[in-house]
Amino acid sequence: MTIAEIAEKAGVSKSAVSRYLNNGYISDKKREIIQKVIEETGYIPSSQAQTLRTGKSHMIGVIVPRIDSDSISRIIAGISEVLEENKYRLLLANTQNRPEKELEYLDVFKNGNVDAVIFIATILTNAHKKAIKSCNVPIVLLGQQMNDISCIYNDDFGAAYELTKLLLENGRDKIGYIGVTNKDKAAGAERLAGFKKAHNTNADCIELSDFSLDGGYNATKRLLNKNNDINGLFCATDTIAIGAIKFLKEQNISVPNQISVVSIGDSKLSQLISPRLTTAKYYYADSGGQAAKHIIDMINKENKHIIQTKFGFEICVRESVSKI
Amino acid sequence: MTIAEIAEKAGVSKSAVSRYLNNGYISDKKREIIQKVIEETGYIPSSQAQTLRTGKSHMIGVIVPRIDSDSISRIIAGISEVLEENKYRLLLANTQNRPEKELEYLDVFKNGNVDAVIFIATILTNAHKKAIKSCNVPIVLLGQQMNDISCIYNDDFGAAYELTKLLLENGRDKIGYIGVTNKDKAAGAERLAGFKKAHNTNADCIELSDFSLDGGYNATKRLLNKNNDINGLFCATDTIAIGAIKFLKEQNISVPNQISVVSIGDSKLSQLISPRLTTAKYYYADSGGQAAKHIIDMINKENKHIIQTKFGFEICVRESVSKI
DNA sequence: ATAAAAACTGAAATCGATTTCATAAATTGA
DNA sequence: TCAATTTATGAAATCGATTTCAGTTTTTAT
Repeated sequence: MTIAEIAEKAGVSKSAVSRYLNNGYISDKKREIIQKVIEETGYIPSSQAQTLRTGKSHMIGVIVPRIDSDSISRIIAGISEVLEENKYRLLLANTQNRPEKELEYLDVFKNGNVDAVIFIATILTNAHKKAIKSCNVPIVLLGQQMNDISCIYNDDFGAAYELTKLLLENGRDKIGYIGVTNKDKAAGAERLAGFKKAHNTNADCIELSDFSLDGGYNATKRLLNKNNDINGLFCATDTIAIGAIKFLKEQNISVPNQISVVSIGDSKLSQLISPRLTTAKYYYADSGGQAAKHIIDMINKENKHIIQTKFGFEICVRESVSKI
Repeated sequence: MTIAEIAEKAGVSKSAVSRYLNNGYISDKKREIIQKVIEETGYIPSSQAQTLRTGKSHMIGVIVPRIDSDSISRIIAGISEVLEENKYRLLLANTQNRPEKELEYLDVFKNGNVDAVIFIATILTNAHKKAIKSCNVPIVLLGQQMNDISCIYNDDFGAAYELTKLLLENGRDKIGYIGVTNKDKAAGAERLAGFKKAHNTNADCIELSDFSLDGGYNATKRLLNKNNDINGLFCATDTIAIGAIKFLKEQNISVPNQISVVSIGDSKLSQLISPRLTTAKYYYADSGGQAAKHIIDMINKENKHIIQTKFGFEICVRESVSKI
């Protein structure tokens, strides 16, 4: 079904049908007959033709490092809800943590396949920053802070600081840290800085891990090899903490008594493992929703002013921490 | 940048540039100069114009009941990987479990916005079946079986049967069942049927729940109220089982000794809670990948023959089950 | 050497919508 | 009443690509 066929059936011109669809001038007589024909035929305008003509695709490109992650899928749920409400579609680009794929999608998207881009970022290389800045559709960065670009991110520094203070208040004065690469500014550098501000530790209390459970497990093993007198442990993510606890349990080290553990994320898992994790809760779905709202504002109102929104957190005190 | 500008800069016709892009006849001389101009300008063809002209959008619509779910996000990861390899894009439609949204998206998609549809289905009403059958782009159903349509689904009956037999072999002869609505043929009816084939139980050993942890918790409470002598418990999903175990723990009922628990799903959580769950492992990512491959075959080869693929499962025996 | 086949080219039509433009009909105002 | 608005209309241009078509040049085969 094309607009021409509808026009033909209704005995009017294509322009009239188009006006009917877009609230232009149209007489009641024609409005009625066009409406009837469209109902009968179930006609839906070709969105590609509309896009070509109007330059608006009503699609938002969403670039994610991976989809099968608790936090990211919650962010996407938040994004998708707001987009749905506003009749936008979600074009999902899953990069499987490959930076070159991120650059590739940025390039594809900036060239006008989508009306705007939401980029859930992890590691921002110079190439990334360049690509982001040269993006000629609205873009918002989610989960990382960057200057001169709209960003929505979490208070990683503050969360790490507060969690570390909580450990200290519980008498934990020798605290180990298992973190991720500083290249990831949010989950790496910021969290480490927050930790260090609260607790002056020496380098051999710090271990690096990837984002996996096994990574947390192995890093904990290395940490305790170097350093067997810690009584507190800060993990940059819940998953790392769960790996850490797995190792500690195997070594018959009691959590929270011998070593209290905190982490960031408030994943579903954090409340289900034993002991339940003391974590900082982030507002994943909300931050996704906020990003979507902002990007739609940017599209609609030509409201290109840059926002920098730092989301807060909530410390959830559970059984993985105890007083010494 | 448009093809006309490239043609102008290169001193050739639009047709020549198009032929260069689509491996048509083109002399080496022109090929070189066009290549140079395209490299310099970073030109990327407008995909909406291509779509309009060729009728191929290279987009696959994926309809999901929700995105922030362990199993579904793994399915999507599998889909996305295969689509990515084949240069297809993923247009995500998240229906938040609202059937009317599923119908709406089916209607939008069938009308030619995408080249094909992958539908992760839960409850198939008659309206759904009608919409699916009248879909005039290739469609594959994921997670549910339906006649006359390509489907990829799991052996829910077999998995439930084997898990129940496992309970029986461990001396569990009074087994409760916590399931979901029969309207969900796969997770509801099929699993219950598999259970019943292995174990002849009476109606008051069966409770219904939704898919949530709290649902499992409450259903277990109701079940034990009616029926306090069960020694085995079958839960239709891991999440339900985790809720059930939460309740049992609170009542100081030992799992697995007093009541052994099995469930279906092999979620990440199932290995992390204590006791670790005995579950049937499904091949989520693989089934997603398979669906994507099949749908691409259908598009490319006009290979519209219907497939019905039933994926197997693997029973993972863990500590939530013990001999009586 | 010459006919036949293959390689190459650009102008113009096309995909399905929106929008501009020129113009006509209906309404308003003094 | 008649000029000035307002409302209504369809033909044609447009968005940016691909494809057909008609024709030219080059290569191949005999």
